[in-house]
Amino acid sequence: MPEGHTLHRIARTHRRLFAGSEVAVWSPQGRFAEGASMLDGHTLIGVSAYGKHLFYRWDGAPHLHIHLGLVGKFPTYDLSTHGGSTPPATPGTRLVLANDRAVAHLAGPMSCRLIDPSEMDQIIAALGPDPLRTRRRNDVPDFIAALSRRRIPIGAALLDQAVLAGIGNVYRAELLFLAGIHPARPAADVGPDAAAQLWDLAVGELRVGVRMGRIVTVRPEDLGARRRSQLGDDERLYVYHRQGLPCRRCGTEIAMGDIGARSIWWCPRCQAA
DNA sequence: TCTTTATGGTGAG
DNA sequence: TCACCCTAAAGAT
Repeated sequence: MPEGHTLHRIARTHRRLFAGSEVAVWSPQGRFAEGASMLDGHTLIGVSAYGKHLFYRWDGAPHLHIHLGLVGKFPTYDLSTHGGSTPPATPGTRLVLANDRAVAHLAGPMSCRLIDPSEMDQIIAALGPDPLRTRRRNDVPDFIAALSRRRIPIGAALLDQAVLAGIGNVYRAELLFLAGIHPARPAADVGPDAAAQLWDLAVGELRVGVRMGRIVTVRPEDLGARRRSQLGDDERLYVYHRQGLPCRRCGTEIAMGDIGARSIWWCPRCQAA
């Protein structure tokens, strides 16, 4: 599940349900027992997401840094909409957050550790602009400049969190389709106008992802629908995992290849080389 | 009851 | 470039 939209959605949910309250924290699996005991019972001050990173700030305790990696999950149960009961934590649950309003189960994170503020600053400083954060004046120029400096394929550059924070393998393929750019094209050749367009697409698509809780890039009119919410689970994406299937716009068979050590998909006609 | 797969990232060679 | 880490669900047997 985790590209930038997932993390920003978790941050938003946890701010609403946990911030400002004393939170019970423990580690059913035991691998974060020591850290959990340092947070248990403290008041959560705030939660923020930068790219794919989550930071929890507490009153009188170190920051909690979480990165879900590829397989991490953080299902959260609002007691008011779950009849007051929640599913039990699985044996692999690394961390539980709980108060009288909600329970959250963290499983499979790549990172779950306590850090000090300077470490948080370092992590954020290493990231490129995040399309989901409040726009800073230099975000677009920074992104354009970062692309212009790289000779690697644009498909690889978009996965680099120092170029654009929060993009993963689904969004990179879908954004390049929407922009009509072949993924193997050198990043530096894309040019400032197309780069600015990629940024705008990233902002728009990631916001939709946060709102809907899943990645939906297909324009409903391409499938004769009125709203994105009407699209089925197999109708959400243009190219990701669609090798050999007809392009939703032109009917050409979607191609697949390897770029930046990950699989990527594209339409050979809509994204001509 | 296996094996495979996944929207990510690190560290060794 | 490759092995490896993390977990759970889906698919194969």
